[in-house]
Amino acid sequence: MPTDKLRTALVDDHPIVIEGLKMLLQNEENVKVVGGFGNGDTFLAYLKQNRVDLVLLDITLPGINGMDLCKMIKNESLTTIILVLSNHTERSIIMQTIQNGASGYLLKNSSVDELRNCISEALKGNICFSKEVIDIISRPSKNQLQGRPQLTRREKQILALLAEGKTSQNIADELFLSPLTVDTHRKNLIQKFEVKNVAGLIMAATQQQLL
Amino acid sequence: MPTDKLRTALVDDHPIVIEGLKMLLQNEENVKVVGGFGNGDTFLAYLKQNRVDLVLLDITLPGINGMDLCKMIKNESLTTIILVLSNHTERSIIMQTIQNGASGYLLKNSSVDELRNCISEALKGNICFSKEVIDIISRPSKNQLQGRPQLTRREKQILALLAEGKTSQNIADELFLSPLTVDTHRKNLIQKFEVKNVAGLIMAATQQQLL
DNA sequence: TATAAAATACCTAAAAATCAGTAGAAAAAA
DNA sequence: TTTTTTCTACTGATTTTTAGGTATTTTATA
Repeated sequence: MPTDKLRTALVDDHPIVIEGLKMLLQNEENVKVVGGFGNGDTFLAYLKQNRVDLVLLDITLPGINGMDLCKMIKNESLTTIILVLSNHTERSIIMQTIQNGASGYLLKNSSVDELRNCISEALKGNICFSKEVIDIISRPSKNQLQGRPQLTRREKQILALLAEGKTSQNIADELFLSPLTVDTHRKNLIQKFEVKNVAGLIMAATQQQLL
Repeated sequence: MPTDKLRTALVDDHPIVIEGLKMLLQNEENVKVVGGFGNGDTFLAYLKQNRVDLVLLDITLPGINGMDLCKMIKNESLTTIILVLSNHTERSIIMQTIQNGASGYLLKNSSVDELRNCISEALKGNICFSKEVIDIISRPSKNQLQGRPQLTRREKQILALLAEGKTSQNIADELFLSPLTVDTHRKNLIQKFEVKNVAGLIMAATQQQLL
């Protein structure tokens, strides 16, 4: 644990949010706000020249978005801890920020306590979410709710091969089937997923995590 | 917080693991192991008849796999807290267990301390990972590492429409372009992603989270 | 063992996609 | 203001997919 205060940066395109966070963090004894930035580029430029221990990040930003920014920050400075503070409630966004290196995700209406708690958890190397975010993550997604088609073994197999970009002929050769049979399975898949072609099929299947 | 001990179930197809966990948890004052199960079906049957507060789950199971089992458990008993204890180190698997309702994911070589800590975090409603798992989550995935193609604005736009299952003609109509132009973009996309057709394209693009 | 579900295979014809190029205009970057 | 990139559009030939179906054989399941 560093004896110094945490050199903390705020990245948000709303000056009011920046000011508000500054006020809130003022009282934290182990935090020192070293800057507020309205977009990713100016922050990255700062990061190249200065040490930053902690950054509170918004997702919606002019130019580079917060998700991509996470990756770039980690690329520049692996030790900088990222907490995302956003209003986005889509699970995919939350997941991706974490995959891109963030140590936590809070909604902007989180309490100061939650923020404080997440900072301390993140410092310990943990990943931390605010309560509402945990609800979002745990709640089944729309894609999963909408009845997913029941696939047979063969269909799953052929679906996987289609996803690899193989033609009916390729697949037929591989599975020792007639290409016409493969066509039939392909047709049934397209029907089951209620899509128009293989492109839509692959898309629907990945969304339902069948690939 | 319940004054009773946590009614805890273990689901793993290795009897040795079950026994080991029983031994470890024996000393925990707030935990009472109510059963060990070798597969998902027998556990679900038990869950229908008995209250279970906590379940430690393996991913690799005969029959229903652990990821799907998470959903079924939550479906049956929303209050049952699920911790996954597995050897799988693929990020997609970790992510999906969480999306399916698990409150934490630990590798089997985790320390008892970590397990104890995760249990208490999970009880508080938090999501908790063991150290190695956090590393896996934060580490950029293979898919993301391998040079992702640089797409132009038009290409991204057409890629998205292709993913919806639209034909070149559809897209051309929508964007007021010649279908031949759309064909060119499509061709360039296929080249950039080094795939053979649109199916492979959609697959590659989703893997690199471009869709 | 009936019965249902899955897997196999075929037909015809139209629609769409892919390959392998070229090339001018517009926009963005140096 | 060059230079480069992106966007646009085309030719022509070939391959593949898609949309209607039908129909027999296996394999599970009741």
